[in-house]
Amino acid sequence: MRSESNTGTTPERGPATADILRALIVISRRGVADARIANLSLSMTDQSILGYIVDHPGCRSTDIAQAFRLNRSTVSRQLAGLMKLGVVRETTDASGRGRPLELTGSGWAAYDEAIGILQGVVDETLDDWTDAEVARFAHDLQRFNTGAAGETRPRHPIEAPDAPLDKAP
Amino acid sequence: MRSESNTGTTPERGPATADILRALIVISRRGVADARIANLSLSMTDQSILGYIVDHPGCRSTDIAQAFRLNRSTVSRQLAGLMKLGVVRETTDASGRGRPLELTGSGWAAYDEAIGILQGVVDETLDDWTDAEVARFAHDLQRFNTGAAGETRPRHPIEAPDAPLDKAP
DNA sequence: GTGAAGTGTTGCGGAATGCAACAGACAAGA
DNA sequence: TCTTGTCTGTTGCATTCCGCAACACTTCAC
Repeated sequence: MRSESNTGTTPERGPATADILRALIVISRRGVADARIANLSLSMTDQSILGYIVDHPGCRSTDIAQAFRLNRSTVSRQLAGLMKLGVVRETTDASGRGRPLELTGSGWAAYDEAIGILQGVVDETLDDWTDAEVARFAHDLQRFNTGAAGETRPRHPIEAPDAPLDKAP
Repeated sequence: MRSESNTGTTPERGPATADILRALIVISRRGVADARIANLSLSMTDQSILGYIVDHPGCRSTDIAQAFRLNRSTVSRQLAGLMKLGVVRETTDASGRGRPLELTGSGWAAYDEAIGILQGVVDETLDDWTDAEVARFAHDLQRFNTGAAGETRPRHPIEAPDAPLDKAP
């Protein structure tokens, strides 16, 4: 009994987007649990912050908070821990507001290690997919994410583009 | 361990699956934050538990814990809260081990309400997708999830099949 | 220079989670 | 039937993540 509270889309959309929502919920819940179980040196939260810095070099604490809809205090505390661990540091060129961030050498190492482990799980799941299907799925996911980025995009011009997506449709 | 259909993973696979992983991390983080912000009556955790009971009527506490890789104590506590709220109850027919669960009337109402709100966010994001693209994306996500279900499948015979997926290829 | 706005930090409390220990229920065998 | 082992659920305790509010510091605009 889904409530078909469709915005204005075609009648088809309701069930399909409901399925997408349910699937995303499962992915979220299962993903964080998987990351928790795999005994990584960094938590899922830390990992996502590192990932953001990788994608947006020179970003500041506030940018991370906006990207993940987190309170500034939360990011501040997480970053404090990461800097104490020596995986993140503030760049020297503090031109403008805030303090740009970047990964340290060990930061890259930790990031690559965690990504490698988690990617193993994903690879395993995608084992019986064709390359084309994988590429298409990756493309759709990135499209979904950039779309979901929404209005929070008042960013620095230095940063890398939000997603390198291309590949086949 | 997997069937050897594709294990060699062509050189393409690495980057693509890495993109998928990164996209999924972002989706997870952003999704839970979105759910937190939308002031739902139920938390994301509660919501996912309700969703599991919807998909697997008569399931027990342990089943939920296994599905989401959570500790039994965590699920126990969450369920205690949900039963106190009157959205979940134990079924009367306690044949066998454990105590089968089901949603109450207000449980269905709360579930539908939350799904409706969250679906609004998803619908908005998918605004400029064609129906076919949405359907394909939904299908890929469900395929990914069922594949990721993995080996944790020591299930009761009563329950509904793990996922109703079918639809278009 | 002064005021306004942006940025980061800290105190406080709440929610979610894991681990370990425990109690009750069920199943299989003597 | 009784006993023993296993499964299921619960509770105490600690930890992590998070938000809100208040604060200090910096940067910008006038």
